[in-house]
Amino acid sequence: MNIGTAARQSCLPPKTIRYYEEIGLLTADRAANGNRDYSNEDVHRLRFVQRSRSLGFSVEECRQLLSLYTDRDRASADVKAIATEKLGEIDRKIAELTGLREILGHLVEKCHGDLRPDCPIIDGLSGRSRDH
Amino acid sequence: MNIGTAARQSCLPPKTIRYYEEIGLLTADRAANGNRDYSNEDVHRLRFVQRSRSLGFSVEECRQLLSLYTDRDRASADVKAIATEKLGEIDRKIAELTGLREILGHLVEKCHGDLRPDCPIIDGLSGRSRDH
DNA sequence: TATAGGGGTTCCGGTCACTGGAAGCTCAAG
DNA sequence: CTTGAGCTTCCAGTGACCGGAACCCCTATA
Repeated sequence: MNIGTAARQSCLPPKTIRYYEEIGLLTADRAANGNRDYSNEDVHRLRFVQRSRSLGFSVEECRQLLSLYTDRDRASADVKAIATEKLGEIDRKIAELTGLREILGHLVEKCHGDLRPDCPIIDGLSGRSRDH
Repeated sequence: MNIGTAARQSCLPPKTIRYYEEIGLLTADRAANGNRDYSNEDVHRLRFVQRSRSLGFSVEECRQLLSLYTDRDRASADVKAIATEKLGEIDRKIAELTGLREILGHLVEKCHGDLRPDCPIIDGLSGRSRDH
């Protein structure tokens, strides 16, 4: 199948698939006319990458996961190590964003948001806030 | 004061300050020998940007906030609008990450993580998982 | 006085993961 | 015969910097 069909089936834009090939993440056969030609197994791999990316794995991590995916003899512990590390990153990110949300939420709450110029948000950003 | 001192006082690396100048976010006077020369007010603005960036505002949003910061006659509603919008973005991001965390957490939980090759994480990423 | 160091300056290139656009190809339908 | 869709390659740009090279300037020390 050609790249457009593979793109639809893997939920990845054609540009992205070509990019993945360019950086050596995935390869593709070529048809007689020079077009890329994808097998069902290729599409599986594309979907695998798409899912992994959407779960927050970097392209480099996808490269690792893909080799673990292909290697049917590796230990599940190898996979779990990568996923656990990523889980920690996600937790840290959530904590950070929650902290941000709290600070910014307080500032927004305190701002009356009318035509007057005085603004606790600006004061907070400039370090002039009294509480905290 | 020179860029190193301003950097220390604003918690921004010198490279970043030069970059901000390059993109026209902030300007700086020059001393006789060509070095950048910062006033206390300049440092206030740098800190303002540093805080805003660390709260998740993009550089373009910082540009807006900075002009609202400088304009002592603007309505606080203008500021609140930007901050509220950003708050929504943060909430969406938290929700997305929480969803991710849940999915990946389930996969990690189900993986026994030993020397055997079968791995629910890989199965989940490849779309072969049964539950969800 | 020579020199070593620790600032500063500019400019160039790289990062990550794409995305947009131009120019040119093939192929099927009208 | 033309039109359009879809494919190809290549080049450049995104955001927000970071690293490094090459060079300048000032001060302290041998």
